[in-house]
Amino acid sequence: MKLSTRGNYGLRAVYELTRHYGQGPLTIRQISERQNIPLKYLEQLLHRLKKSGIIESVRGPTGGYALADDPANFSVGDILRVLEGPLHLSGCIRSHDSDHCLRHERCISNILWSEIEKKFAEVLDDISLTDLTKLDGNQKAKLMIR
Amino acid sequence: MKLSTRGNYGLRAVYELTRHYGQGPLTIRQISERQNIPLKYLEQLLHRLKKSGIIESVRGPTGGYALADDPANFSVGDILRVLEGPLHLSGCIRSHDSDHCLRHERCISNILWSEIEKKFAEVLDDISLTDLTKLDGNQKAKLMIR
DNA sequence: AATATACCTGACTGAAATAGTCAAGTATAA
DNA sequence: TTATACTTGACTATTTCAGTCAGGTATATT
Repeated sequence: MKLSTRGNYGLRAVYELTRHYGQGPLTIRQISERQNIPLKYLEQLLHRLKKSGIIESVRGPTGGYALADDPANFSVGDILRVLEGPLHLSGCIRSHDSDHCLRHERCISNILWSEIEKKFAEVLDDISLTDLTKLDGNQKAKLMIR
Repeated sequence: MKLSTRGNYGLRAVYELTRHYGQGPLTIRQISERQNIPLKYLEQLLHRLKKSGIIESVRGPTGGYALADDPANFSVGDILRVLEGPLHLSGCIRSHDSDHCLRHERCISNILWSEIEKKFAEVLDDISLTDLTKLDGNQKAKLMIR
């Protein structure tokens, strides 16, 4: 059970955009260098984030990427859903609405996983991008007491 | 971001053992048939669960597998940690103690992920195997109000 | 003692996802 | 015009997953 690098990289990229919010766009190269992310790989991630409306791009020289809205309005969950797909942990192996599922009261999967997914989503959606900038140094207390 | 079938299958297997707790061992075949899990694949999962002390085996005819302790003493997290590896979502891509990490105050990964992992673990460890047997029918309320 | 039934072990494999790379575009501010 | 940016799609090596296969060892029953 682990996240791919996409979520990790993407979150770090968005973190840079959050720090730079309101100060114009950052280029892919700048983000790549500051967070040590392979440039061409980062392109893919930023494209997906743009398509989903989390970031905007400005073309041409002096262009780059910027958050599409205030950092406080985006959560860690928003970013991960875009890059990692839905937070769907696991479900019934068989198709959800099959007769087998309905007849078989022993199949515990659906109820259990949907409950767990719900709680996981709560955790991730409770952390905003603004919160990330408060993780530096000793200020991480804010996140911990929740 | 998704769990493998191992966690799903394994949890369903343990669920059968929980229902049968105190009534002697269940054979691999019985578990396999009741939860529709490939028999030889199930063997692997049960072996890992045994090695980690969650279940016990009895050899010979009339033998099989049984929980090693009261179901209330095991959590969903215990099972998943064995079958899915540690709930380690992601960390710094680079080695944890490298100079790079220490010098680079922009690296947000470690603090963030460790906090999220901690909360995920709380969710999973808060659900005991006994709770699973209460998921049937309308009795799922117990899990939901937590 | 034989044997059927169980557990135990390791090697193997097809399919899919990851983690990137490579090449060639299109748009636009200077 | 052109340098710099974003955009798109195809490609690939590696790893993990999900499951199979073949055989081995232990033991309660007969």
